[in-house]
Amino acid sequence: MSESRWLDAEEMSAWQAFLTASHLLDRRIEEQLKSAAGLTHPQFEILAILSASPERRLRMTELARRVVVSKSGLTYQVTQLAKRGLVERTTCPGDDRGVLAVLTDEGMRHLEKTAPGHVEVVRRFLIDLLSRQELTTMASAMRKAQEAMRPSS
Amino acid sequence: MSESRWLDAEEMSAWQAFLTASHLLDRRIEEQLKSAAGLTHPQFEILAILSASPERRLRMTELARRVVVSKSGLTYQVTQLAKRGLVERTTCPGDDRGVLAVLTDEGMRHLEKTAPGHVEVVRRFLIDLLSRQELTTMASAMRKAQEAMRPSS
DNA sequence: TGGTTGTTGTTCAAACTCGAACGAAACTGT
DNA sequence: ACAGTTTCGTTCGAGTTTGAACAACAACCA
Repeated sequence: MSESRWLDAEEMSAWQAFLTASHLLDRRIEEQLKSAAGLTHPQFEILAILSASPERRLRMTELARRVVVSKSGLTYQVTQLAKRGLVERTTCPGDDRGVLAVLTDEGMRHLEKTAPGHVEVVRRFLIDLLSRQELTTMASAMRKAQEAMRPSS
Repeated sequence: MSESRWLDAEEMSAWQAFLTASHLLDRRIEEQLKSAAGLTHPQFEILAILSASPERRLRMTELARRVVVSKSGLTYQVTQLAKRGLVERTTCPGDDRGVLAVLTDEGMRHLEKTAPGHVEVVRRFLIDLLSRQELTTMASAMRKAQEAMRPSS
């Protein structure tokens, strides 16, 4: 047990701001996606990540890791997306345990239709408020945190 | 409808890092609080905010706003905390509609016992990774975002 | 080869979250 | 005073999330 160092005023304020801003932002995003595309934020992320993957497909475990969601949570969301025809499940060649989530053409169209409105929110409430210097500093900070929390990548 | 500007590589990477880092951090915090104190992150925030409020009490609506949770979500969590004796409900003097959530002595003790372990996680995976300059820049960025999303305060 | 260990994805129960709808109380303007 | 509007907190139903348990398959090593 290390001696516990408290947060000084500036650290506390920074942490508080981070926490509040990220919650508020997530609420805005959720609301926008739901009303404009009938998607939750995790669902949108699944489509976005798949669209940027080779052959628009990814193993379930890897996809869960990238979205930062539990395995069971991903199973649920992929099922929801599959019901709507935006994603399909394919068996994984070379590993009979594996399942590949594949973005369908319809999923791709839906994503392309949805993305601009989503980006607009991200811009309005975060990106466009920051100078280039602030942006790079924040990015570097976030990457350090990421690095600390997931051993590799 | 404004013409949609996409995110350039740096913006995209920054947004991606922010999103991933905040999710990972929340998972770590949730896990630590659950195992060490049997609290969810929102529950901890409720206790923390109340402890810093005059007379350790706050109106439900104001508390919900600060925790960034829906009114019904707060009702649920306060009920959970009340069952454990960490929080009490009091009628609001001067407004019969109102309800005050009050941190009990036991709630205060539980918070004090829990806080160090929580702060440790926040330090390890965020605060301590940043230089003072990075910290202030990130804080300023987050405050701008906050400002943009909630009209006042 | 055969047995142990690890990984993969799903199912399940429990918990949590949200928005809509609601009754109650406060505010408003006439 | 009083109807109309707003604010307050709760209830409710629906949807989402998680970890634990599980079955199927892979990888390893004697």
